Amino acid sequence: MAERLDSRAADLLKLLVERYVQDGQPVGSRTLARAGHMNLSPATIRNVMADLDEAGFVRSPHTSAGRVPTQLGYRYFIDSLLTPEPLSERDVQRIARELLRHGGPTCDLAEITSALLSQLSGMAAVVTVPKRNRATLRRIEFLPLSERRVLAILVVNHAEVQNRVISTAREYSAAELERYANAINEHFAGLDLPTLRNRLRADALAAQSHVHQHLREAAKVAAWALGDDSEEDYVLAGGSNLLAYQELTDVKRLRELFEALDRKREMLALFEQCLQASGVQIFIGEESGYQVLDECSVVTAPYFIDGQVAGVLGVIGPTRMAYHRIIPLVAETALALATGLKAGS
Amino acid sequence: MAERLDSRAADLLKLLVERYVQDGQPVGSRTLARAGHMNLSPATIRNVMADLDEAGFVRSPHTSAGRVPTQLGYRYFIDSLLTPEPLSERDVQRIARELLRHGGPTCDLAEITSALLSQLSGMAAVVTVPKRNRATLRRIEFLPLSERRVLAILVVNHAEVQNRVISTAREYSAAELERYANAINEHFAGLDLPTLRNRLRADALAAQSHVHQHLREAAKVAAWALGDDSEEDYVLAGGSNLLAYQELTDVKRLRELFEALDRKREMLALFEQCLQASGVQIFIGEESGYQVLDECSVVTAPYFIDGQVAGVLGVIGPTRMAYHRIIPLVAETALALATGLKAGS
DNA sequence: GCATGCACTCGCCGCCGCCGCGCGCTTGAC
DNA sequence: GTCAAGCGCGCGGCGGCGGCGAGTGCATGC
Repeated sequence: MAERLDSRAADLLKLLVERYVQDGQPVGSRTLARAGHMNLSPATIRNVMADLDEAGFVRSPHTSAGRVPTQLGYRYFIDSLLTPEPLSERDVQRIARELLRHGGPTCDLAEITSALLSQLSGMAAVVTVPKRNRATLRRIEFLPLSERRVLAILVVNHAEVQNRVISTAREYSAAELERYANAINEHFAGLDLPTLRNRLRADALAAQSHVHQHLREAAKVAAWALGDDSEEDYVLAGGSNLLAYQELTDVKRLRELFEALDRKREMLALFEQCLQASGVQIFIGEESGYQVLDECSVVTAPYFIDGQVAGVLGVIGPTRMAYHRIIPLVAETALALATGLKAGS
Repeated sequence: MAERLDSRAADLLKLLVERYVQDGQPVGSRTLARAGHMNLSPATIRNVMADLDEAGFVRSPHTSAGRVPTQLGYRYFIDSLLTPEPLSERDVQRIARELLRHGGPTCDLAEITSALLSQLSGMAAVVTVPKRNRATLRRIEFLPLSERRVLAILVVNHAEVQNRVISTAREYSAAELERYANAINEHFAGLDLPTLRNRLRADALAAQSHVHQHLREAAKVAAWALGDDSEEDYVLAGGSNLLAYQELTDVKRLRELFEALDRKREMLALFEQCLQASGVQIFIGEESGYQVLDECSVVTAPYFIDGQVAGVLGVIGPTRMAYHRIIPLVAETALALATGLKAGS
């Protein structure tokens, strides 16, 4: 199937995909003959199309309709034929501006990014928020609530605040909690959460002497606060954009898609695959392995903090999307987000 | 128009609405004759229907189709005829359980509530998150970021954490910021934000003497941190549920609806009206005043914290919804949310 | 006041024939 | 061998037609 196309067939396939992406209607030989500057007659083009059809790159929806790219056709187009269209200066600047303006917590930034991405792409956009496991502690704070409940506030990474209510085994006073927080801040600030957890466990065992009593207690409280919740999450924006595409008109399927996006679990598995990729990755239709994404493509790119992969962003749209615009858009946004995160520190 | 219906007409209207809500198809005189236990012939019922038609409570989509309730019909039904169906014990317990399990911050609780509400109703659900203006400060904390940027962490109400990055006029050291935070925590904890803002302003003017210098500085920083951002917000869940109703099949209109829900601004204006209401409030179709909600109804109820109205929750669905189930559901959830918020303290 | 019977009006659905597009095939030129 | 021209054909889309069933309005009778 990884068949190599001769240059004329490739040119025509490229033309066909571009045309189909633009109009959304099966492309006939006449149209290609006129659109291409290669001075071929429709008849000749029909011959080429027959070859492409046989090879699985295009198909006609029915006898005597034009041709439409198949999944394989899109794949070949993207891998070998696509000429990306650089983002307009306006868009580049807009991305930079929006992402730099807010130095806020990562969660907000993810929302802003996905909103921006969905606007610029005209499709649905997704930004995963980084796993907590990859975060480094900057500061911790405890506040007593009612009896055996304590509010823990964590500042991680640069300016990201997380908080959670923990249930403790016994009651702690405000002063006591403050002491523990201070102890942790003093000893452990700058560590990333997993190693922090390990260190706390180790220290709690070692610190048997009486003077270190409070360190042991601190470790106990912190253990609750830092408890492993490595569940990743993502932010979706512009889902309503998908309603505008006539190829996604089947309300039933659309509903399934939205529900899958709401459930998040399965989708996260897909995005996690993209963490490995070094750059833009594209799933065309069923390539993603998810039924609900049948007629959709997903274009993703990982983004980085301090050279470390932090999360994934991407857009979801109909298979017939303007890849030549979308791919640079996603790539650029991933880049800008990384610098936005850095600037927010 | 506030015409009083005689008891037979009322009974028939009630029957018709119930039937139509159930099946979604125009209800004919035969159906009503068989469904009602009043032993009337279809012809008699036709006469009554003609009256109801004339009075504007029902209409036929076309000659020789059954009748369908109008907006006015729904209104009369809800105001005077409806027999609410108490929630099942299971549902009541489920609501209580889900809302009490999480003692987390309000923002999370709003998400949980809306998810729950959308699940139980099978429609879209909305929960506004309380205005910051109504919050009382529990604790404040400052962390220096890069040069003239400071991360402010506010704990308000019971266990709710807010944070924002502020840009300051000059650079502050960590120690300095800590002093200010302490000063504020000491003097002003327990105040609600608006009065806190006023007090800070007054004190800053009064404290001219040198000893109070740091209080003045503290006020300055805090002013940035507490800056008025009274923009209310809400959480939407279960939007995809709306795709399941055949009366909301027009993709174009659906898109407009989703976009309006995304924009939030207009919708918030609607919800703010509901803050005044003492209990469940219902907007049928155009009653809301919003084009996009043409074929939808909105059922809302305010919820309270410590006896003070805090926000609004509600569901959005097709005009043809099972009001007798939805109204108690919304009422109950509002109640449960209030106690959930209290328990989370 | 209510029931019976009848004519009438629509919307829904399947049927049919027309139209036009775009293909495959054949043939012929270079 | 490569390509263009011409021809017949197959098929989806569209609009008009007619039968059907549901449910109404009206006249009439108890």
